Amino acid sequence: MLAMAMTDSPRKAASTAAWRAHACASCAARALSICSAMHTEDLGRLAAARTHQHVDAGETFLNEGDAATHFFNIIEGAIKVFKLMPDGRRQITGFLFAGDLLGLAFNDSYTYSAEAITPVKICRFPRRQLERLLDEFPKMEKRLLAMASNELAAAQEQMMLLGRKTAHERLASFLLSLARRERRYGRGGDAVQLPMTRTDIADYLGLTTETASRVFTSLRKRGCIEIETANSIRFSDRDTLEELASGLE
Amino acid sequence: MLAMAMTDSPRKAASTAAWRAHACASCAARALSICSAMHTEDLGRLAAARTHQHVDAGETFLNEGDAATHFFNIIEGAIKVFKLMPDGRRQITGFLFAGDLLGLAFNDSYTYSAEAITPVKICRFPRRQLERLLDEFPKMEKRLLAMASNELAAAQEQMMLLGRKTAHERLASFLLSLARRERRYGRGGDAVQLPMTRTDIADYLGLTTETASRVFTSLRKRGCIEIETANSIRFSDRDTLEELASGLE
DNA sequence: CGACGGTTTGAGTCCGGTCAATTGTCGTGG
DNA sequence: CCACGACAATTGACCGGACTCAAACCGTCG
Repeated sequence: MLAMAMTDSPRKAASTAAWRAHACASCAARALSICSAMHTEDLGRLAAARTHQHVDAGETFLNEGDAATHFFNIIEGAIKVFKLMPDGRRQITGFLFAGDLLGLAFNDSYTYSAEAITPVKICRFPRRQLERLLDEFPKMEKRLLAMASNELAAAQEQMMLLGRKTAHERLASFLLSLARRERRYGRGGDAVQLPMTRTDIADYLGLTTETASRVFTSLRKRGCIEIETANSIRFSDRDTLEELASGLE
Repeated sequence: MLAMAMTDSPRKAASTAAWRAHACASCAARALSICSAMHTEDLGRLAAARTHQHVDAGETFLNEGDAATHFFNIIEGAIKVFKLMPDGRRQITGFLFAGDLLGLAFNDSYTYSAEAITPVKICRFPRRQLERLLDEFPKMEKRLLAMASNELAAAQEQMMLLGRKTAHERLASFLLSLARRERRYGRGGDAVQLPMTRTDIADYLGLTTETASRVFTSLRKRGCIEIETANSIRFSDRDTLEELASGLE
C-alpha cells in the first residue's frame, strides 16, 4: 500500500480479498511439520484461527508496507515475492510453491509484495496466535530460526548471482535450482516446469524479458536444454549447465 | 576450505589464527544485549567459553565451507563477508562493524568467508554453548529470530539494488545506508567513514573498481558529496542523494 | 627517496538493454 | 470450425552504460 501509493507504476495494484474460515487437513499437517512436539489441542487452536483462500493468477494478495498481521502457508500453486521501485522497476526476490511459508518476518509491516502466478490455495494465520504458540513451544522457534537461516544463505547466493554472474550463468543457476527443488519434493527427473512467465524469470534474475528469452534460445542451440513448451523445459546436457551455473565455462 | 580448494583464485587464502582466552567487559555487555533476561551465572558460563582475538587487516579468519563450530562478535574494527566463484569473482554480501554478530546461521558449515578490513578485535564463542543457552532462554531465541528477520529484509533490499539499480543509484544507496548506520550508533552528521577500499565497495555493489571510482567522482562533480580523503566523504546534498538512491531521478 | 597499493582517468569494446516488429498460444464467440 | 483479440515469447537492429585494458596519479611507509 505504502509502496504503491507513491508510484505511477504501470503494474496493477492488489484487490482486497475476503477471507473465509474453512477446515483443511493438509494445513494442519503442514503446521505439524514446523514442530512435531506440539500437542494436538494446540494445533487445533492454531487451526481454528486460520482462514482459507483461493487467489486467482495475477492477483496481489500481500502488499509491501501493509501491517504484518498474518503469515501464510501455500497449499497449492505458485507465487512470486517482489519489491517495486517508484518508477515500476521490479525485483522478484523469490518464488514460493506448495508447502512454503510466507510472512514469517518479524517486522511491523511487510517489506515485500506477493502475487499469485497460478491459481493458488493459501492458508492464513494470525501472527499473534503464532507468537503465543512460540512462547509455549521453543522447539518451534528453533525450527523457524533454521528456516530463516536457510533463507539467508539462499539470499546470499542470489546476491552472488545478481552481482557477479553473466546472463547465461544466471539462467543456468535458476533452472538447476528449480530442478533441485523438484527433486527434493519427489518429482523431477530431467524436466522442469516453469509456471512463471519470461518476464518473471527476468525480474528474478535481474535481466530483461528479451535477454531471458535470448538466453533460453541460446542454451537450446548449444544443446543444454530442450524447450518443450515455453513453460516446460528438459535438460539434455546437465553437466554443461552445472559448469555454466558455477562459472566454469 | 572447500570453496578455496577447488579454485585457482588470485585472492589469497586464510592464515589460521591461534585463539587465546581473555577476559573482556564489552563482550559480556554485548551478550547481554541479546537477552536481558539471562542470569548472571549463565552469562558467566558463556563468557568462560569464549576466546578473544586480534585479526590483522586483510586476514581471512573464516572460510566458506569450514565446519560452523563458532559464532563471532565484532568488538572493534570492520570486516567484510563474501562469497567467491571458482575464477575469483567476488561478491561481498555485507560489511560488519563493532557490535555486529557473525556466524549465527544454523547450517553445518559456513556459507561465506570473512576477512578483516581494518585491524579487528573479535570474540569467538562455541556454537554448542550457545545452543545450550538457547534451550534455557527462549527469549534469546526470539531475539535471534528478529535479527535474522532484519537481515533477511536487508538482503532483499540488496537484491533490489543488485538486480535493478544503476551504478549511481547503487552508490547513493550504499553511502546513505552507511550514514544511517552511523547515525543509529550515535556518531554521524554529514560525514561518513569508508574503511573499505573502492574494490570492496565495487564487490559489494556488483560493479568494477573503475566504475565505483568514476561514480564517486561524478557524484562529487554533481555536488552531492565532498571527498575529503578517499576514505572519508561528506554529504553536501543529501536530498538529491536520497532521490537518486530510490530511483526518482 | 623509491616502492607499493590504492585511486583516478582515458580510450575503446561489448554485453545486455531498448525499441520495434513478428510469431506463437490460447480462450472466446460468431 | 475458424476468426479474432489479448497476451506471451521470440527475433532483429541498434544503442549505451558498465566493463576492459592501460596509464597516470597519489599517499604512505620503509
